[in-house]
Amino acid sequence: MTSIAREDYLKAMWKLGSSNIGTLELANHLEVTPASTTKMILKLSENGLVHHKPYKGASLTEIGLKQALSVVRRHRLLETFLSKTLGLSNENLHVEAERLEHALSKDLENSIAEYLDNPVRDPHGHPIPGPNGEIFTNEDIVLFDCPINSISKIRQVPDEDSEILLWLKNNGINLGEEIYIKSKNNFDDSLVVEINNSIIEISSKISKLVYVSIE
Amino acid sequence: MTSIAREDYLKAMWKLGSSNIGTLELANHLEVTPASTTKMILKLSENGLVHHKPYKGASLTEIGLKQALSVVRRHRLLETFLSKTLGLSNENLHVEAERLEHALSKDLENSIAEYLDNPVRDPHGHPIPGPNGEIFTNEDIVLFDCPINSISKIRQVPDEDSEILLWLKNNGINLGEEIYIKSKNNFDDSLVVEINNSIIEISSKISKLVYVSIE
DNA sequence: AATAATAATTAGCCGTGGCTAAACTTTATA
DNA sequence: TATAAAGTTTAGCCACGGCTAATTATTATT
Repeated sequence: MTSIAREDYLKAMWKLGSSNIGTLELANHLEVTPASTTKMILKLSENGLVHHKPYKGASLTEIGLKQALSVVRRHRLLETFLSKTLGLSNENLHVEAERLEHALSKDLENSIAEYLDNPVRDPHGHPIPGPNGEIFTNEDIVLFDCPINSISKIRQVPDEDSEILLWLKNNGINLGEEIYIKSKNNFDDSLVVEINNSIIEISSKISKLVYVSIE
Repeated sequence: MTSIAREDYLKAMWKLGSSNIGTLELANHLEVTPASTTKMILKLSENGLVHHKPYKGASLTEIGLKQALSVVRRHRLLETFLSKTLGLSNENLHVEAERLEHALSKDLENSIAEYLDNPVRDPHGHPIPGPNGEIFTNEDIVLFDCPINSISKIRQVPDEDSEILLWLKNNGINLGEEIYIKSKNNFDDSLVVEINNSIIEISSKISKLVYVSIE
């Protein structure tokens, strides 16, 4: 009754977050056709994992949410584990965890969590849900929304796109680093920031993916 | 074209070893019906992974063998990795590796191998095939075949049955241990041995699963 | 308000990998 | 050697999770 495909749908829905997820949106995210998506939504709905109003949208039920968070937990624990043991670089973690997350038993999940001292953040700074789906509400805000002239600390970087991660790394934008927002270019909403004693520009696309906290 | 099921069939065939594997034998090993097995054998045969003479039996081709050994390599590397990092006990390793082996990418396999310094044996003493399927020919012999009055060292214990593993552990039959064969009971072929300063009996079932080397 | 565009669903197909029941080979036994 | 038993294969079914093409709902636009 659980399967890789189902877990992928639940996780994707969690990522899309909204309470009215469109079929097309979900289909694009999973790189399948809308027809396949409708079919799966109906099945998940029958199983009580999602709410579905035809032609209106879908959302996770309590149970669906819990299962989605369980997948996210496995994913992020695996990233943390592989990073710590093998020293895999951030750009490669996601892809590996993506494959392994579906094959991780509850026992092994527990062993790994214990081995890592029950971490609350993964190597990209993302919160790791607890064993029962508890996830801390995030104080972090998106870099894009930071006021001019503020100093903040990098808290989360995206995990899926290895090219973006490489660019961030090459520009010294790493977790824990302090970043000073000098100005925003109105023509394209890019930011001019100072980090690590150098001044760089960050596109709005990127600045919406990086989370920071202001002390 | 590769899938979990296919990998399971190839691995099972490798384990059964013989060059004339019966459909029933394979089916029992995989806990599926003979009909399903025939079907899969036909498909694998079409893909050049197994030889098949109808009503006579099946065996792995060169390519099939290589793929089977690749699965075995992943399995045994994972067991070694989980044992080293998480300290999982021998009885639990097999089941976890069994699930993960199909989700291990070539890259991650390489990382793990490197991290472990390219080990040649897993925690049960089983040889780990190399990246291209090279596997050392085993000098170890089955405990059952050891001459009376010989002293040998435990080299391999089975990995699938956690109850057997627990029994072995409880009786001090661990890798590297010296074992002295005192006598064999003719009525049931069990062995009377001395190990760890205590004298125990080992059933033929078990003594055929434990491998030793004689110095 | 009618129509065009977009989104969502349904219908029907396909391959995979299971299953049962029936048919067919091979091997063992009387 | 004829027959029974055991092993193997075939036929036909099913659920899963994809797909395309056609249909139906909703939303935007004229």
